[in-house]
Amino acid sequence: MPGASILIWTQLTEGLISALREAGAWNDAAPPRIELAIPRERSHGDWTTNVALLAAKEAGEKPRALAEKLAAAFPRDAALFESVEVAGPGFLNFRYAPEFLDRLPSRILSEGENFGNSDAAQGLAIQVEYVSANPTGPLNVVNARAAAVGAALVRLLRATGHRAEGEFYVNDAGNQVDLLGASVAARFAERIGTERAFPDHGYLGSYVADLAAQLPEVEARRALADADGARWFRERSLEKMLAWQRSDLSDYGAEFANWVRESTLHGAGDVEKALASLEARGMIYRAIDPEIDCSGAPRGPEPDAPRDPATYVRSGRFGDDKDRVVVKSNGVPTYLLPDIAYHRNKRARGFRHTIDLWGPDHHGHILPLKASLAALGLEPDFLEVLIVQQVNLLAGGQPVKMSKRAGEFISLRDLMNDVGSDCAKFFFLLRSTSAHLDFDLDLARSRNDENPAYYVQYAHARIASVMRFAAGRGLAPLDAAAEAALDHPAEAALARQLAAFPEVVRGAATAREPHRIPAYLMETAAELHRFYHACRVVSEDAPRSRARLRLAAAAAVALRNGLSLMGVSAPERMEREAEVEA
RNA sequence: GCGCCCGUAGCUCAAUUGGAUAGAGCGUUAGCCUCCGGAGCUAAAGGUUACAGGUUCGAUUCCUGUCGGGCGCACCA
Repeated sequence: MPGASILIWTQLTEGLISALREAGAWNDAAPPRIELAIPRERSHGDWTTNVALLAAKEAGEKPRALAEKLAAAFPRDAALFESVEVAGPGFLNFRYAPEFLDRLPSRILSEGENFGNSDAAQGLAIQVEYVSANPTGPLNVVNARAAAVGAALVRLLRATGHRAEGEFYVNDAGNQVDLLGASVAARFAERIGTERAFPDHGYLGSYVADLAAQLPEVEARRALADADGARWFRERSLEKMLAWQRSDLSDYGAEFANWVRESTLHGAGDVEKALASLEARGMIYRAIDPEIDCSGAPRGPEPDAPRDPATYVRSGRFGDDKDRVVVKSNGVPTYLLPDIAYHRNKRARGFRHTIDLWGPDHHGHILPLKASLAALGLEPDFLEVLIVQQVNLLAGGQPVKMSKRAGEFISLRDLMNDVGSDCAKFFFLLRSTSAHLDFDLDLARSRNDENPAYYVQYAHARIASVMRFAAGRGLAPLDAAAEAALDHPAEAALARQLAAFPEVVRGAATAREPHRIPAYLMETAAELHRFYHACRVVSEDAPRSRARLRLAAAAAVALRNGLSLMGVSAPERMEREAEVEA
């Protein structure tokens, strides 16, 4: 049970349940919701709960009166809390005992890389599907954002006791890959001086020519001459594109346990099975128009010729605006059917829950897919979709012009080469996933104090430097000498900040909000710097030096673990811009 | 016409699932290095949380409406 010793949340919850029982405010049928938080206002204690406010009505008491009862009945652990106070309209505020904070650094050091972890989820199998870009071009900046967020989510979920895996879904069955193959074939023909028309809506990016240039020439010439050669170009281009994406993501630090190809679902008959399963549940019908349609979309002009009937899924019964076509009148499935089959497949592989990260242009698909999965009988909470909002790249204060159609855009690889992957990830994780992000390339490029990414790393490097200095004086943080009290306000403030880390990790994981981690780390770095300025660490007073070293080392653990959740390195040393140029 | 995301300090964004006096960074202003890394610290200025109602002990958060920005609304994926 790593980290559980400091997961005060559990202890508080259990204590409050016991106090609620004793106060007669516990109802087994409808237990009051217990919300615990770390108040931003210090004077409100180190932990706070509003449970008395929430439970008062049910218990038939005034909030403050109930709060008084709960404070009296709360099981006291003098080594953890020195006081439980009633405040305001009925808040309960808990205050750490000084000795808890004194001992905290040693406990954090012994937990090491496990500090911050908990087993709250008890091994729930959960999957995070992210990036899942079409294999028809380099990864773009939204993919880069999704990669940072998805990888961070997997780490956060693991840190909170989930069995979490990353997965990449490869859309290799659609006609876009045909188009890629045809585009590459045309570029190859161009390269060897043969005539071959470039396909309509073909991929125009320079990477297409790069792909063509890397083909084995003899085989490619043969395929070009062959009537069935399109398939060769298609397969070659697909594999090469996938290999590029794979290595880019790997270099970026985004790991995937599985790469699942849409083509394998077709090959294994999963798509037909999904359809059959829907049909067996009476969720399929054939018609010209959907039976349910409340979408409010403007009706197009009536087609001249009567259409043949298509196959619909009854998604409209499960919250969708309308029933959706799963097989077109020409017998070809729409995108929705393989998507349903894919998610059915995920569930069959034992995942109890899946989190899909989709791009901003896909939010219209959430409802149809969710409703279809409900029609299939999957648990309503099986699929959770997070939209990774768009990224606006700025340079010189102006939006960077990009043309997806012409294949001219900044890729993940460009971004890594330009600002570095640590910096890119830090910037992407700094903002909430659902909000549009302005990515200032000039700021990300800068290696000075204007760049927020370095602030946290610098705090870590600074601690490492103090450690080196102390080691030169024969001092180490793990010396088993008697623990001196932390009596300076800046020491206590830093220790309090460190105590909050497991709760921040827990909250970030449950809310699916990785941005809470960098926010916490920036606060922690600020506390560290304040402590550093207020308290000389290495002094003539050896016991005090050791206590402060322990505190600083514990702060380094929190910073390192937090950065690690983000996939960002925690350097032991950093060089300033001026030094780099010198 | 309908749906989704968003609207918070000059700029970029937070605000612990409805909590107490709305906070950071950048920018601006004024200070702090004989001393463990100044990529740092301290302080000041900056707000009717787009607007109008509603729900309640309590609203940036939830509901309704209006305005503004972005993205979607196919038998394309």
